[in-house]
Amino acid sequence: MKSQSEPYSDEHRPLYEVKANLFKGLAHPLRIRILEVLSAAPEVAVSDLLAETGLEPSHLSQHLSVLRRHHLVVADRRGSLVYYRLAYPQVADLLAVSRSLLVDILETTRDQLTGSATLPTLQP
Amino acid sequence: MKSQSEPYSDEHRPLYEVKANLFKGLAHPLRIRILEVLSAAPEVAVSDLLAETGLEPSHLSQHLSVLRRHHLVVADRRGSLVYYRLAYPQVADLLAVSRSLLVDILETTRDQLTGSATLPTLQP
DNA sequence: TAGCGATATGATGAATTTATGAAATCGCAG
DNA sequence: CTGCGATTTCATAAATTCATCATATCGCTA
Repeated sequence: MKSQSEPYSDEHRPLYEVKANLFKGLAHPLRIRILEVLSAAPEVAVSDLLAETGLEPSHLSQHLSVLRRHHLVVADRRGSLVYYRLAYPQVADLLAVSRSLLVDILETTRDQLTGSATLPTLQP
Repeated sequence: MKSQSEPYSDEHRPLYEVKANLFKGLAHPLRIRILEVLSAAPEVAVSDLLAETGLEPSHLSQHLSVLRRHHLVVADRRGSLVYYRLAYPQVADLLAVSRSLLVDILETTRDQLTGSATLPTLQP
C-alpha cells in the first residue's frame, strides 16, 4: 500500500481513468463505513473512528491514508489528537447516489427472485 | 474472474459492504469508458463497443461480464448480435456526480501546486 | 529530556483483480 | 447439418489490493 502513487496526477491521464481511480479509493467496506461516519458530523477524532469501527489503530490508519491520498478526507492534528473530515461535500452526494442506485438494484433483483432471503435488507 | 460471486447477495451483508462492492465494479478505466459510451445512447452493439474501445473481443467481454454481474448493464441478444444498455439511469447520475467531485478535487490540487502540468486536463 | 498516549508508516504474505490468449458457445444462413 | 461471424467462457500468470503486525513519529507533560 505504501508504494502507491497519486491516483489523479499526470496530465495525460484520461478522465475515465481518473474516475476509475476515484472508485478504487471507495472500493473497500471499511472506507465506506469511515466516510459514512464522517458524513454525519463536521469532523471526527481518530479515537472516535477507532471506537466506531472496532479496528486496530494501524489498520484504521492505513485506510485513512488511502482516503487522504484520494483526496476524499482531510486531517487536522491538534496536539496529540487528529481529526478527520470529508474533503468535499460531493463525497456525501456520491454516497447518496450510490445508495439510491443500490436501492433500485436490490428491489429489482429481489422482485426477480422467488424469495428475498438472500439479499441485504435496506438499512438506513 | 470467473470464480467471482454475486456482489450484492446475502441478506446479512451490511449496506456499506454492498456499496463498496458497487464501487469495485466501477474501479477499472475501461469499465468507466464502456459505461460512458452506454450513457450517450439508448443501447450499443458489442461490435460498436469493440470499435470504440479498441479492445480484443474477449477482453471487452470480460469487462462486460463484470458490469452484468454488478447489475450496471443489461444485455439483449438479437440474432448473432448482442446489444448493451445501462441497467438503471442512476448509473449515469453516479458518473456525473463523480465527475463533479473530481473537477473540484483537480481544481483544488492544481491551485496548491506551483504548476498544473502534472494533472489531467478537464475534458468533457 | 524521557516517557507516554495517539497515530502513522513500513514490511510482507494472502487474497483479489487485471491482462491475455485459447477454446467454447450462440444464432444464422446456405 | 456445416460453416462462419459474433460473442462469451475458461484458464492462468502478473499486478494490485488487503490484512496484519512491528516499528516509527508526533506532540504533550513532568
